[in-house]
Amino acid sequence: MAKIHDRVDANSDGATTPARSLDFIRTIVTEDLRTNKWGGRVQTRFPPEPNGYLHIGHAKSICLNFGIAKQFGGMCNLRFDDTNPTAEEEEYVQSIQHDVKWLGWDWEDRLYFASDYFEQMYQWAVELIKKEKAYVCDLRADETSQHRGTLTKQGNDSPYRNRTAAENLDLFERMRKGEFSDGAKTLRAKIDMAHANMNMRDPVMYRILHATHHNTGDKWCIYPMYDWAHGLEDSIEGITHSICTLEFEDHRPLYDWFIDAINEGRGPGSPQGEKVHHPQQIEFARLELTYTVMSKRKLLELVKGKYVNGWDDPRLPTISGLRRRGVPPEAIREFCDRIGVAKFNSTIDVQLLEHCIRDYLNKTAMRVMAVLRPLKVIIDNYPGGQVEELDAINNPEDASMGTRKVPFSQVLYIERDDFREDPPKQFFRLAPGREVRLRYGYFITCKSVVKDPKTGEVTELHCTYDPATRGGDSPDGRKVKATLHWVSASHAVQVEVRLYDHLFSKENPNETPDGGDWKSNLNPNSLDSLIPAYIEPSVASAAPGSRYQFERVGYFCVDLDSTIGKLVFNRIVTLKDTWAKIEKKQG
RNA sequence: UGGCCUGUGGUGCAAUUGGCAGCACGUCUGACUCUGGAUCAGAAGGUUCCAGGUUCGAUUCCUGGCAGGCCAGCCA
Repeated sequence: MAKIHDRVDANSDGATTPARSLDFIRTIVTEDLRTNKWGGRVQTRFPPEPNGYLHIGHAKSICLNFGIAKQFGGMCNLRFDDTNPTAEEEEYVQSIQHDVKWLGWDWEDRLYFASDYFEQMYQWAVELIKKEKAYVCDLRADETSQHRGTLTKQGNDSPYRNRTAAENLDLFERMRKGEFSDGAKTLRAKIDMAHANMNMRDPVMYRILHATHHNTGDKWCIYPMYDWAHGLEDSIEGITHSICTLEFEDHRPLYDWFIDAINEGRGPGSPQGEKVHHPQQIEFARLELTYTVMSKRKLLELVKGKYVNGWDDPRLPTISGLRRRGVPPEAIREFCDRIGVAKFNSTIDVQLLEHCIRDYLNKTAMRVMAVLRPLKVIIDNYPGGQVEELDAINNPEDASMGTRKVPFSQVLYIERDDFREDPPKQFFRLAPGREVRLRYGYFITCKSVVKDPKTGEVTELHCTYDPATRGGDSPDGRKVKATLHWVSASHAVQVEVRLYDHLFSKENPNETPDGGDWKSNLNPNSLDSLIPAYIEPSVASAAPGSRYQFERVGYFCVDLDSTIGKLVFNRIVTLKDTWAKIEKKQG
């Protein structure tokens, strides 16, 4: 038996990447295929509850489920696990579908809702009652909790545990009809109140909720609990591998118990019918990332508390936030591929995500020159009214992206950071008396510095250029240590640039001085808006969503807030900055 | 005096099922360069949680510890 060493990646280029060993889930799938456990089928599902926006942690699960299906010739369903009408909304149903699609996955015609299975689930519940495996309990929520016991003390049986099947059938039917108020009764599985696994202490299967459901409206007033519903949903859809996160590990015995309970008495020739499909639940560790939070509750708090500007705030790890920031879906998929799948609770360094983003954008993003913090440069010996159109390469990694023209004239802007009146060691850029190259332009030498007499701030530089260096090459072969980006002052387009940094200033935002709130770790400088910044005219009519590399600065994306004549750019990620590192070390 | 799961360089994952512990990100050197980008070459970094045991040989198997995660919703 040959172990599978090659796998096909979901990369857009369709290339087969070299062997990466199989993670433990793919190992299980491979083995199941080998033993023909499921008749050659691989059927997975992504089962979100529509009660919030998806985040990059969900992307891990999405890529896992859809990725495995794709890799092994199976299928993956999108299924909304909508069993709690009090938390769920249509808005989330829409956003989730949008996000999964945007990430590049396709559920084809397999869009399902748990709520579409409610009638079947009800019928199975009736069967369990008949088998005396479920009963209607009149205990209130707090009483149920009292009876449950604790982690170290066993629970006590409900006084309603021994009702007859006939009585339970009647009561359950009346629960459905709406004869009882919210919380008055539940349907519970009759398992073992002394079980060491709390989940097995007669878990609630149905609760009464007189609430309008986004999908079924007012048809139901009893709703199935997760444990009862989830395995049945999987069973109905013929799921082979039901992949979920670690916290469901000790729900697995219950997952199995419910399906086994339905199957008891079923089989070939049985009046009850054939056995129902019994999928295998497999649990993996959810994704955590440094410098951010991933819990739905905390994300919701940040949005509702206006700590950020909505679910798609580019600082959020939500899919919509990443999308708005400009992160390409291909980079997210690559990231999910690289982080692996295991059962250990770990936190991935956000730098890996950033690496994946740079890696993709380096190959695909058009290069452009933009000056974020402008400093005026006047080329004293350049003819006043002259304008030259200089050739610039759109992407040195991809010649097919061609070239463009960039206007050059006497008055330019360069980056403030690219000039130092008193340059420190290893600072290669412009300084008084020093010569540097303007990218695709000319060599220039700084001749004098003009300052604001009051503040001492440098307001403009006077330079000279060497006409022989047009295009950036020196015929005499002399070298310069730096190449600066620039824009022509009279041609540049004024834009807004939003610089984003980590949302939190601590690697682990949950780490607080005792009693402290996690929100005290919010980074006060996570958003810096630069107005005006100047960009070369070639991008004047760029459409929202377009991504560029601003040479020597970083990758940027045209924001949704942009209007005609007023472009807004989001910084997706910086370029690696060696000088910043040196400077930091120098203090 | 509960149950289940997990411990491998800084971080995240591997190790052909018992054979000299590898890869990626990060870090540090150097080369090259019209982006201090990209690329290339190289380096540092491990008591594989600990202690016993089995074995010629243990990250892998056994026993016992220790540490961390999850579980007491009519949430998922």
